[in-house]
Amino acid sequence: MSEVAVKLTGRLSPRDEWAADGCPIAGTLEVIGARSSFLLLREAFYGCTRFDDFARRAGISEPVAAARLRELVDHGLLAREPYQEPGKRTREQYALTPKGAEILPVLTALMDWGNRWLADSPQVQLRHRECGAAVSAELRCASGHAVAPGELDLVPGAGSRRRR
Amino acid sequence: MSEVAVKLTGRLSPRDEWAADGCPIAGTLEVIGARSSFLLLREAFYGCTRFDDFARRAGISEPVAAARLRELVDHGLLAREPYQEPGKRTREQYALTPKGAEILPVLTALMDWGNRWLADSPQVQLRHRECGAAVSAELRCASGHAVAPGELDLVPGAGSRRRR
DNA sequence: CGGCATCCTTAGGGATACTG
DNA sequence: CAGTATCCCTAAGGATGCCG
Repeated sequence: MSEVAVKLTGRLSPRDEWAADGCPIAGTLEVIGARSSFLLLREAFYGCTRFDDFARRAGISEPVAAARLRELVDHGLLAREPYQEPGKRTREQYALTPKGAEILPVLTALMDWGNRWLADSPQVQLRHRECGAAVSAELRCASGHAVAPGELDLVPGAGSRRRR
Repeated sequence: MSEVAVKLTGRLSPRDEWAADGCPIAGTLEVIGARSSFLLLREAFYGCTRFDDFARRAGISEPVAAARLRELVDHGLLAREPYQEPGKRTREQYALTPKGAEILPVLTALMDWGNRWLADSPQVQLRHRECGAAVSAELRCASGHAVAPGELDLVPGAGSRRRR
C-alpha cells in the first residue's frame, strides 16, 4: 500500500506548543465542537428559527437544545430576537449572526465528505441557484487558484485580521 | 438588530426524518466527531506519522490516542503501515488514505473561522506554495462561480457518486 | 409554545502504571 | 517506541415532568 502524498510537506511542522488550545482549529472546536452544536447550526442554515423546530429537526432533547442554543447565543453565532406576527403574541426566534453564518463552509465540507464516503447516508447537495451546479467547499488561494493538498505551506502569524 | 440574510431560503426545508443519522453531516460527525479525532487528523496533515508524536502534539493522552487512531484506521481514514529505515528495526506508522485526505477542507474551514473570529487563538495560515497567497475553503459551484450563502438551494438525492 | 429542573446513562478523556 | 490496563472524572445527552 503506497503512501498518500497529501501531507502539507515542506516547512510546516508546527512547534509542540501547539497543544490543544493554541490552535484556531481547536479553538473553533471549543465553540462548536459538540455534536449537537453542529446539528443546530445545520438547522439554522436550513431555516429553523423556533426552539421546538430546532430540537425536533436536529433530533436532540429539549434540555440539550436549550443548553447548546444558549452557548451559541453567548458565543455570538446566533442572536435571539423577539418577533411578532400581526395579531399574534410576541415570540422568540434564533437567527444566524454574521459570525455564525461563516460556519457554513465547515458544514459544507462535512456534507461533501459524507456524500462522497458514507454509503449508508442519503446524498444531499447544495446547488448554485443561478446555474444549478453543485456547490462544494474547495481549497482556493486568494489569487483564485484551485489548490491541491500537496501545494500547501503552513505559516504561523498574522493573516487576515480579526473582526468583532 | 437586523436579520442576517444567510438562510438557504427557497425550496430547502428538509423533511423531519432528517433526524441525526439521516444526513451526511451527521454521518461524518459519527466518524470524526470526537474532538480528539479532529486533532489527530490535524496532526496527520501536519506530517505526524508516529504514535508518540500524535499523542503529544495533539495534546491527548495515550489511551485516547490509541482508541481514536484505531477508529480512524477502522474507518479507513488512516492506514497503519510498517516501515523500516535502513539499519533500524521495523516500525509502524499512520498515513492518511485518500479518504482521510479529503477531510482537509473541513479542517481548513475550521481554521479559517478560528483565525477570523477567535481573538485569543494564534493566527495560522495555509498558503499556496506557488504564489504565496492565503488559502481558504470557499464555496464554489462546479461551474467555477464563487457562491454566496444566499445563492444556495438544497436538494436531496444523488449528487457525486460514492467511491470506495 | 418555549423553555427549565431533575435524574440517569454513556462516551470522552486524563493520570498512572505497566508490557512487548 | 508503541502501545495496554486500570481507575476515575466530567461532559454530552436522553427521558420525564413541570412551568410561565
